[in-house]
Amino acid sequence: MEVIRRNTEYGIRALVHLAASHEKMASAGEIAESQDIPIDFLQKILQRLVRRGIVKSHRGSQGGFSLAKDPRQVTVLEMVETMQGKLAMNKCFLGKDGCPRAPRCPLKQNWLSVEEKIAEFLRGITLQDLVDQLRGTDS
Amino acid sequence: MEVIRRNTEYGIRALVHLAASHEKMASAGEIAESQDIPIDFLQKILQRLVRRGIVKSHRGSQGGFSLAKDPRQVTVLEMVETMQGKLAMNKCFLGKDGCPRAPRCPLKQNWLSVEEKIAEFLRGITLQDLVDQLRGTDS
DNA sequence: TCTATTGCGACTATTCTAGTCCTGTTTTCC
DNA sequence: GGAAAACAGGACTAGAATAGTCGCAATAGA
Repeated sequence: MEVIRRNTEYGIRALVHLAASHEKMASAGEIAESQDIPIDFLQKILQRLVRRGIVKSHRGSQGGFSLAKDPRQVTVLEMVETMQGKLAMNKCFLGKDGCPRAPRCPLKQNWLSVEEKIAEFLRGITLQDLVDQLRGTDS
Repeated sequence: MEVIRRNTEYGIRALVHLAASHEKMASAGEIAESQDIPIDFLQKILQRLVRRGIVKSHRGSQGGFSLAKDPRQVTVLEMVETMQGKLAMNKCFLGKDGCPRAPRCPLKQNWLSVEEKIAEFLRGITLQDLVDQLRGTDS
């Protein structure tokens, strides 16, 4: 069973690419090639990141994408939630009324705790951390 | 995005049912009715639990299922892994060789840490705990 | 104006999940 | 022995979700 989806993986890769090429603009084509991502798919991914305000886009010839925020201010949690929405352990909490068994469900509280732990951990990692980690393996 | 699948949810419900009706045998039909689970689907779920050794089955008329282990020895982690396999944050670790980018992936270690945290937490909750929690809401 | 590039919605393909069905085997009871 | 009540297990199907593609409009620079 997998928690992180493909588009999230791609999205993070793209962000790392942008953060690493500090300030310079990169076109979707460039990112796609360097990060091994189908270009059309990447377009959609970048669009989400733009709407979320993590990335800036520039249309037209010589256009492309660049980071809209300081990479130290972008957390992995934010990236994940941008790409695949809030991650829930179980459906209990989703939908309007959730599970009708909720009041007697012995699991709900436990699932909630896990969700919080995950979120807390992912909130602690920033885009800058990822870039640094990558640089570290270069030497 | 959802982490816990339907069959896992059902499987745990079935186990709680069995643990609560201490020692007595219950047929798939009984469990299905009381727990609101499609019976044919439940059959397959119980089979997995049997193969894993968490549940004992008894064929023939008057047959049914009963717990094979002390509910204090069965953890939620075990139930989850029985139903949906080891839960991985990302594909990186699955498949034989995993992701070719692994050696330079700034995320792999982080995903691993999250996986461990989740596993540790779920390992700390037993079937007995769930039953107790359920009993608590009765009063 | 021509070209490179993003924006966006519609569409398709593939995979995964949930659920069903059918046939066989075992056991109990009459 | 035979019928009935159960589990065993594999094949199959429907539907949802994910991944990926395509086409066209809008924009900006040369």
